[in-house]
Amino acid sequence: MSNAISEEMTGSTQEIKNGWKPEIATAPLYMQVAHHLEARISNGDFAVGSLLPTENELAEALGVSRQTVRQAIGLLRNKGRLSARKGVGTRVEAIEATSGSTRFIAHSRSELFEIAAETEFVIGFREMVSAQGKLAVDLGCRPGRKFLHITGVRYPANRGKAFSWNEVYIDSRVAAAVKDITVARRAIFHYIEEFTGEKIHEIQQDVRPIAMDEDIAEKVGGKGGDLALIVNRRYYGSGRRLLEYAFQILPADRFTYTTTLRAET
Amino acid sequence: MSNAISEEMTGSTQEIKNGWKPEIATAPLYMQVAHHLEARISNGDFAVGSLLPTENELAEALGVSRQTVRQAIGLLRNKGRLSARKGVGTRVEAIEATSGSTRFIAHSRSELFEIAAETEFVIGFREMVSAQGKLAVDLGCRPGRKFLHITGVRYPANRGKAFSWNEVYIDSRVAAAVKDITVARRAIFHYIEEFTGEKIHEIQQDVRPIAMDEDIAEKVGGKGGDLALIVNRRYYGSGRRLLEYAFQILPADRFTYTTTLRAET
DNA sequence: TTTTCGTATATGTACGTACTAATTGATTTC
DNA sequence: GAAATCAATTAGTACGTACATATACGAAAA
Repeated sequence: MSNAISEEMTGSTQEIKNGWKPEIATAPLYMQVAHHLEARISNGDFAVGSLLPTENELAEALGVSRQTVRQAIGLLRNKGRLSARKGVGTRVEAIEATSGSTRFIAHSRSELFEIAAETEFVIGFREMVSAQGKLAVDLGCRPGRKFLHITGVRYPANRGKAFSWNEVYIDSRVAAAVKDITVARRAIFHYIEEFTGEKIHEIQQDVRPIAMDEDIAEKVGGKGGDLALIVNRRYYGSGRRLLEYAFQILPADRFTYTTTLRAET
Repeated sequence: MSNAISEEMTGSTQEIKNGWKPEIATAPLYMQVAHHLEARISNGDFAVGSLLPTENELAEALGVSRQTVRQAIGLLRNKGRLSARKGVGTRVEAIEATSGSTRFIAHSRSELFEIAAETEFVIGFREMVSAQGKLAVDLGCRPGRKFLHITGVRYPANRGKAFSWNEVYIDSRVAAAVKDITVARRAIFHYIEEFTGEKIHEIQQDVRPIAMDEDIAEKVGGKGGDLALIVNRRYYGSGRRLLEYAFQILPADRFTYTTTLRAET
């Protein structure tokens, strides 16, 4: 079973293994390994459909324990990039099998990053609002609290057909994080994390179908009454403090939500 | 930090800990622990909103390693029943926070079991069909293959308002698994697993919004044109062999799909 | 009174070992 | 030639250890 890693390893030194230096980053080791593996899948080192080197081989090649490799593989399995079978090995899976549908729901925080990175949020409107009535209920806060309200359209990175209509409410205490942004190329909560240094610990998502009204339909290139999915997201910082609330309306004809469940045993 | 476990433990023997016998079942230990913890949450031993005993306490009380407890907790965290914070502890979360919405999408195979167990699938119609045209494409098989086609309505276990309209296609080779079933109280794929002994390794789900037609709307107590979600599921056995294909139509007014994403770090 | 600092506590990370069980493929046997 | 058997391989389970890091709480200092 000759593979890229072992071939590269043949002449490699101890300090740098497969061009990967574990000591530079601050993220947990297993996450670094996951990113490393993912990068090598993306650049073709590990072909889609093929088997990864065994866990023991990877552990030795990368200079980490098998446990750490397993944790990394676990992350990528959750994302659907890898699948494992006892007695066989770990297979590289295709990212998106179904045709014509775009991935829009994340299964992990990091996936939310990736989706945002592939799209651009063009901000069209912003104002400070005071949460009252339904909004206060949606935000789960007491009435009167101030939020920065931003609306706009999210486009694919190549600026094709509109991706979604977005509305975002940001806690006024952290709203400065996006004050100069007119086109967001990363997730909004990423700007907030960068600005405050505080990490978003938890994101709650819910999805419901709706029929688009004329206004929104026009902005995303549909017509009134067309089917769509509305995705609500609540972003919580430490101590379950709500920092951001956002919803997104996605035309139904362009999106399918796909998951794969695997046997736990 | 006095808790149910340690109180019960005080007078317990080594053989039986908290009324739990690890040796009876065949499932992995961490899964047994997860089920045990979940049961104790359900029956109120661990109150919603409170902190679980620490991992070390649980490990000692149950007579397993901390690693095993962590794996079990990990399962329940994925399901949203538990949330953990470094330096604080593991908190029991409410199952369903949002009002009026029912859980209908699984995040794991075991969750699919549970949802099925809480509902009854009343089979109204069944016939053998030969996959042609669109159906062959949906099933991803060559035309002419035989499937058992079953349709019916799924009700809550208490026989309240209809839950969903269901259509199921079962590979003719395993169709005998459900030949005597008129009301399914478990997941269909569970019958197949029991019959064949073969385990379903992977389930692919996708969700799209649709507008219900008159026929189906009537069966689930809505009216034509009402919004709904359609959930497609493909069930694969070993070697990615498609054993079952099913879709389910859920009236939008009664269902929301909710997930929580947590920081990986 | 408020702030700062240290300490205890809990989960998170990372390593190690050993064994279990599913799968594959070669070998043997009928 | 087909079926059964065995051995090698690989992911899965389970245990152990040690240390890192975020959090909460109380004591000391400003």
